[in-house]
Parts: sequence; structure tokens; C-alpha cells
Amino acid sequence: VATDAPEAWQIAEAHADGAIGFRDAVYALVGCIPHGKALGYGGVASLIGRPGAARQVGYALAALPPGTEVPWWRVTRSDGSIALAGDPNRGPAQVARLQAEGIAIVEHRFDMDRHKWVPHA
DNA sequence: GGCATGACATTGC
DNA sequence: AGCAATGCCATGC
Repeated sequence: VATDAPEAWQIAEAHADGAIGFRDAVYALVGCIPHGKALGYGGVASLIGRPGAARQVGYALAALPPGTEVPWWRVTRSDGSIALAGDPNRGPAQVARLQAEGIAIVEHRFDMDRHKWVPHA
């Protein structure tokens, strides 16, 4: 299986084994989200194996450096609304990124069911 | 080790 | 459908 990126379950396992910390697991998983897809904070937390730690996902992403390669913009709220909508800095940037990937956003919200990423197990 | 903080999720009104 | 209140958990001090 020549996948260029680790599978979601592998990340969850690595985190469970303590090989990587929660934050690193978040970064790795977010990095797996394909172009044009999105995921809710809770969804990311669940895939890592820590359902309920949705807030920490945001906390981890907030710690990302400006020029990071992690596609943090593909992570939104579970209902498809932009958490950073009120942020004059990252908000517009996130919306622009998503739209550039083909996701139609109206009033800082988009159809999550239509763009939600579902790892193929 | 305990306390306060926070890019969320859910439920109830 | 929209708003308010409550629960959850990793981080940092």
C-alpha cells in the first residue's frame, strides 16, 4: 500500500502507544485530510482516539507556526461553520483557502456533510 | 499536583 | 431556527 501519507488509524495507534503526543497526532491527522475535504474538531479528536477532546484539537492548531505545512484550514466546526470567523487575521484566510479548494462558503458556513472527510478505514 | 484557560460538541428552551 | 448553559480534556503556570 504505497500511500504517501499515514492512515488515520496508524496515527491513532501511535498516539495510543504513546509514540506521539496528542498535538503531534492532531498535526499528523490533519495532514491526512485530502484537498477539498474538511473535518470538524470533534471528528479529528475521534479519529485520534480521544473523542471529547475537540477543544484540544483547536488548542493544538492554535499552536501551529505561521508557515506550517499542516492544512489547518480544513478543520472547522462540526456543523460546517468557521470557528475563526471572528478572527480578522486567520478567519478570512481560512475561508479563502477552503473556497480555493472548491468548497462553497456562505456566511462563514459550508455544507459539512458534503465535504466531510471519511478515512477509508 | 491543583487551578484556570480554550480554533469545541451537545442538549434544552 | 437561534441562543444559552453544561460537559470534556490536554496545556501551561
